[in-house]
Amino acid sequence: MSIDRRSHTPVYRQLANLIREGIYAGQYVAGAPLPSEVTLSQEYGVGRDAVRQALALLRSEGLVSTERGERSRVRVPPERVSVELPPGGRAVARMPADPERVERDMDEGVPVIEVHHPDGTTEVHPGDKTELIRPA
Amino acid sequence: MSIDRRSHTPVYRQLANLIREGIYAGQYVAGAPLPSEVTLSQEYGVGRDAVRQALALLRSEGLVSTERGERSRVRVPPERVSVELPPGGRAVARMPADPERVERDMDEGVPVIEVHHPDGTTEVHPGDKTELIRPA
DNA sequence: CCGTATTTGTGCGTATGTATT
DNA sequence: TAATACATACGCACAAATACG
Repeated sequence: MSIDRRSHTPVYRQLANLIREGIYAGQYVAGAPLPSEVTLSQEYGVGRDAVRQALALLRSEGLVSTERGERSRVRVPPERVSVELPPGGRAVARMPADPERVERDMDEGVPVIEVHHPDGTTEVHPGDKTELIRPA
Repeated sequence: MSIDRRSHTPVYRQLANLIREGIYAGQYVAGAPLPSEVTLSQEYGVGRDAVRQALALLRSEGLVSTERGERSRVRVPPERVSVELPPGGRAVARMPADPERVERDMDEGVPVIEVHHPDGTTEVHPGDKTELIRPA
């Protein structure tokens, strides 16, 4: 499997697919750093811009995280804490605005869960560390 | 309010904040197109690249949607359909992978809600059109 | 129906800044 | 200190899709 220049699918999306499959297949281990952007661009024969777009796409999916000066890492799914949806309660999922995401110290590509109680109060939980439950 | 070059906050993030506030304030109407990328770059005195990064950020938040050849539009929040979280059921929220998102015909910046039933089956719902409920 | 203009998408190049190693 | 690596920012060119006369 490699990059097809004649495909209508953009190079960066093809590359993202390849890396994503590599993550699913265990070729890229959770918690371990990916090759550097320059290395990836050489290995796959694409421009660095395509690599950066691919990584940005994977970040927006919550699959990898990137910090300045370090190579991107495969994200390790954190433990989930169970939160009960109360009787008469409602819950929705949405993406946080950037300032809110930074404020809550959340990674990119992670949604928030809003739990609305019957009394009108609302709780916001990070989507990657939360599991909504309803007791049997 | 405008772009501060001396700020440590990147230009594209400042611009995203300005546009986001403009959306919240009603300056940019839901469903209506934003100014074109070139127009925005001229109005705010920044490069087109900064504009595109700002719009990409807003897309990842589900605030705007962009289609080729058209100006970006302020997303209109769709109606939500209520889905009951069954007794003994669990639910999590996550971002769909790009192919999955395309397959489900979902906009960028929209999470999915996975409802796991006690019998082991799973339903996947689009996060922008779904509201999880538990009857009182 | 057909060109033309507009607009976004992609790709590449260059330079500089900032953080880590 | 130096090297490496990612982040930001600007520019240009062309492709592809849409909108419009």
